[in-house]
Amino acid sequence: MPVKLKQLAELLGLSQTTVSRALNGYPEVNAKTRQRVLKAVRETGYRPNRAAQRLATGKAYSIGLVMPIASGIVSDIHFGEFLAGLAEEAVKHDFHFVLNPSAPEDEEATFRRLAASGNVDAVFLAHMRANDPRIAILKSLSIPFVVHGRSIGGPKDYPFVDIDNTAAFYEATRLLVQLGHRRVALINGQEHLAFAIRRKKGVVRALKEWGLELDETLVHHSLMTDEFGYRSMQRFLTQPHPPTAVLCSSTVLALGAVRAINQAGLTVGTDISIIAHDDVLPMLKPENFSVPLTTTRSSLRAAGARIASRLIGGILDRGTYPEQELWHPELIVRASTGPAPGK
Amino acid sequence: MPVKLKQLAELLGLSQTTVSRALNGYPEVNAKTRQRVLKAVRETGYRPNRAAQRLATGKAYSIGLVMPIASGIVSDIHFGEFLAGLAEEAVKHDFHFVLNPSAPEDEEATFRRLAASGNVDAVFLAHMRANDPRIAILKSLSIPFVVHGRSIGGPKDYPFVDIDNTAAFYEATRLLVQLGHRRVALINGQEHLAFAIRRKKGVVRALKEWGLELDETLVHHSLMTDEFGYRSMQRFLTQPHPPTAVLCSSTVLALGAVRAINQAGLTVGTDISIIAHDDVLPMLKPENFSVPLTTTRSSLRAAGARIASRLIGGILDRGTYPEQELWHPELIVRASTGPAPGK
DNA sequence: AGGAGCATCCAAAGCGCTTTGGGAGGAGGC
DNA sequence: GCCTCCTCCCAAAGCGCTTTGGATGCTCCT
Repeated sequence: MPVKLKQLAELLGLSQTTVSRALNGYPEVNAKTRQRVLKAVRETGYRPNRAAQRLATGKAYSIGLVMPIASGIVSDIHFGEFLAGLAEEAVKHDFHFVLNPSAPEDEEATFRRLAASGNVDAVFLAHMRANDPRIAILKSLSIPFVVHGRSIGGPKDYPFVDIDNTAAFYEATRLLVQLGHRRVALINGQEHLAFAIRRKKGVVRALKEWGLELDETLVHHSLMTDEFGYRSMQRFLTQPHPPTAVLCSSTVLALGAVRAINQAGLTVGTDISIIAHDDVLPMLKPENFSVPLTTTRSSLRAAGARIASRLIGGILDRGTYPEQELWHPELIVRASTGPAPGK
Repeated sequence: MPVKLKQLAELLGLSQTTVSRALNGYPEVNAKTRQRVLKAVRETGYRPNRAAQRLATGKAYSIGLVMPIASGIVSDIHFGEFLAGLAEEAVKHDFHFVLNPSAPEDEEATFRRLAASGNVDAVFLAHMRANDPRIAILKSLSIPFVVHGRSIGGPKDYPFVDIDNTAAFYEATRLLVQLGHRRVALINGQEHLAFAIRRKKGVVRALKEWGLELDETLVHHSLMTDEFGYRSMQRFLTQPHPPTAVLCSSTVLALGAVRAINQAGLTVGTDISIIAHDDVLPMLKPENFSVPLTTTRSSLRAAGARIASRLIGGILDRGTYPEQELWHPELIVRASTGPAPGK
């Protein structure tokens, strides 16, 4: 039987009120008393009973997750990695999850149910699309939320954590152009997703600054799997004017792309340069590629942890976080980028 | 404000006790009264407050999940699919999850923390290995659990849901042998995992019945990704005596294998036969392969739902379930299997 | 000296359920 | 007719926390 507040209070010769206040950081308790309480907590291993806290405070101490079950999203490697970060942080604070598998068309209803159920204090939202309607829905439900990513268009005043996709791909492209590449290809995520739109924008912008244009035949949108990376690259290479450089929206795509390149008898980094976005998947390290991969790097797991931390912080009203965070991926140059052939 | 038990009782002119008992299926309440109560519940939309139930019953109404973060497991497509099934069922019963990301070497400690925390009523266990020590640990912690899969060796009396991997691959192999194949290859999951061991055993057994042996150079163990399927197949095909048929432990592996086959200028189903195990991933349907794939089929999502259902049923002590379930995958013949060339 | 004002603590009332320990009333046995 | 035994229901006591609404001294000011 774990020790409870009452016993702790008796042990200390204090009232439950005071002990509770000491633990929850209320000001009306003497500093010395608070120290005594904290010491006793350490010694007895006291942990407040979450069920009781839930009942007393009306908080659920859990966060809601709409888990997309559309083909190939759940299953997406990237989702698992993000979830790991989210969960890692949540478990530290003894928060629960309510996982709601849902097809994209049911998401709105799912959010409503979730909000109405009172089972969660906050929800998290991802896979943003352009003009994503879900933001307005969540606002109207007045349940706290944090978005992973950003919509394009629509309301701007909502909390998010995102990476600067435009800048990342702008910088990557700039590097390629500086190296003399003129025909660069893009193997991107699905067309309707905001991050993909932004990455493409970054590429276009960089090329434009050099008076170049992005050839639409050199742009593919797909799920981010090995297989699609391979196919896209293969099609690029059989074009009359194949690219001398390619940007991939994930190292997973790059894996397939590299295979296609090798298979065509070309060498990565000399015949063709490649830059991928690295989500820091433990499974797929860019430095372990046969030719180490130049990448724009930003940890997906860290983003998950950060979002959890913000959601939880908001619920416990501890600390204040910036509403909107835009992380800047680092461009890390390895051997997969080199001067354009013939330059 | 949602309606609460007290109001419901007043409305009905009953005591809270009686209403509560009516709802929880206790015998000491008149059938007519129970009907009245249920009707009122329907009309008012009453839903018991989980936090209060938790406190009053001491149950957590949530299930624990140790989420493996080893390279390429979380990220594994198959994990997401399983989780979707688990969550789908859990959400129906208003159960929460406690997701504990954990490296394999920390799993024992994680289970201990989880059990001690009192935050979960039951846990689920997967990725079984031979002589898996985790079963004994969970038993000693005396927390209810259900295993997905089975260990090999060690204690036998624990609850599980598994598929008959040996039989599935035995039958698949038998079909190939009947079709005249003599050299069959196996692209399997990681060597230490129980399901992989069993599948191999099924293959060996079937071959043996025809006086054949499994050539160890035709067996590869790896993570079940596209990439590894491709590589394995490629290596098989460049052998002096390439196989005429290949078994894959997942359609994901088959995807890569098929690519390698095509690339070698061979045709699936005529030059080389292929059978894969189909977990029914929505993303990857065997009938959509360029040559529809013969498979052994068993839905991973259904297994997840079933395990959730058993865990939850056990917690609410509703109904009794068989302790051990061994599902038999169906062998579904499509176009990827044909007679051995030259027969 | 007499309050005002602050710092520090406490008793007790919930939060919304489950469960214990009866109690009333009717049926059945002698 | 009386007692026992069910059947069906209830009042009230928790479950372990948070929070409201004071109390109790003390300091400080005028």
